[in-house]
Amino acid sequence: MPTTQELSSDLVVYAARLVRAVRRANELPAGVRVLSLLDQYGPLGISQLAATDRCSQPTMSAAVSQLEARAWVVKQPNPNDARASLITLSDQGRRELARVRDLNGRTVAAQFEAHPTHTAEDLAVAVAVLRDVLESGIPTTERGNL
Amino acid sequence: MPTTQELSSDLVVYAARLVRAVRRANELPAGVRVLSLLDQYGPLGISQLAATDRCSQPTMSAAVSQLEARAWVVKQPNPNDARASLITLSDQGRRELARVRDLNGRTVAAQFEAHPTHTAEDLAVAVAVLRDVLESGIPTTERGNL
DNA sequence: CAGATTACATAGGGAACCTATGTATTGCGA
DNA sequence: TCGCAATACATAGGTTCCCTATGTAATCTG
Repeated sequence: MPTTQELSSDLVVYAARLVRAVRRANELPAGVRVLSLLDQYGPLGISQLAATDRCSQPTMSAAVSQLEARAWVVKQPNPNDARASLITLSDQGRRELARVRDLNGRTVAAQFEAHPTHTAEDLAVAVAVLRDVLESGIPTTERGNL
Repeated sequence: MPTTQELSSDLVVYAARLVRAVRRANELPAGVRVLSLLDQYGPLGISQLAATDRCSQPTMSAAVSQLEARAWVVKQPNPNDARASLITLSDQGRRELARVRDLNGRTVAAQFEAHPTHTAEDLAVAVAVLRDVLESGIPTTERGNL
């Protein structure tokens, strides 16, 4: 039985491989994952989105611009704070999110179901593990540019 | 209970987030994952490495060059085929792999253990799910440039 | 032995992110 | 209330990762 540490390291390696494989298969802009954040949390500002997605603020600014150009999100000034924005998922964005989920879901689910050794609960466990590891908050750098 | 397809899509989103978070935390060259491949399978050629890692052959060529420059791998001509190479993990590479595993393992394992709801078996299940989904072979593109 | 295949290298470019820094607004203490 | 720190975001510039297209040399095949 491998140690927790070995397993954790493998988790990262496999995660990287999965991301690359799926991106290559489906050719989607990276920013689409922002759509799922907006779907989950409702309208948010740029910085909040960046923190939640664990990327830098400029990266999120660029991602949002892309999404806005495709009309998948709407960017409005925050009425309570003239510095801030409020990013909202549009109806088109919601449809796109459904499409992407279908696409990603198909590619992965197809492979997953080819493995009868794994149950749907196993998949749910895997997702929960990833989610919880992330939500605890992995430190970024010592500068802490959350 | 979410569907398999929804779970699959989430798996990809979380995987991407994990990779970014860990890379940012540890600042490692992407090529280090090749070390774990060599550790697992023994000496391999460039193309075999690329196929196993699900990246393109030029990408793997570059990664191997990086690793060779750091003396983490040795690149020798394949005695059975003058076209091919044999990439071997060096002792330094083995030490580096241990270091990286420790690093990745610490960052992830620390967060993981903060969640008493998950057992070590859960983590093992997550790793197995990722591995098996990958090893079945997600199609890359219709050109099939494996 | 000529043509197809295979293994790898090189060239060129695009996408995703990052740090550093600038600007405008807000909040706060003297 | 005034000046300064903090906050929210934009912009500039650059790095890393990864890909396609293509060239070269070696191997296989009819």
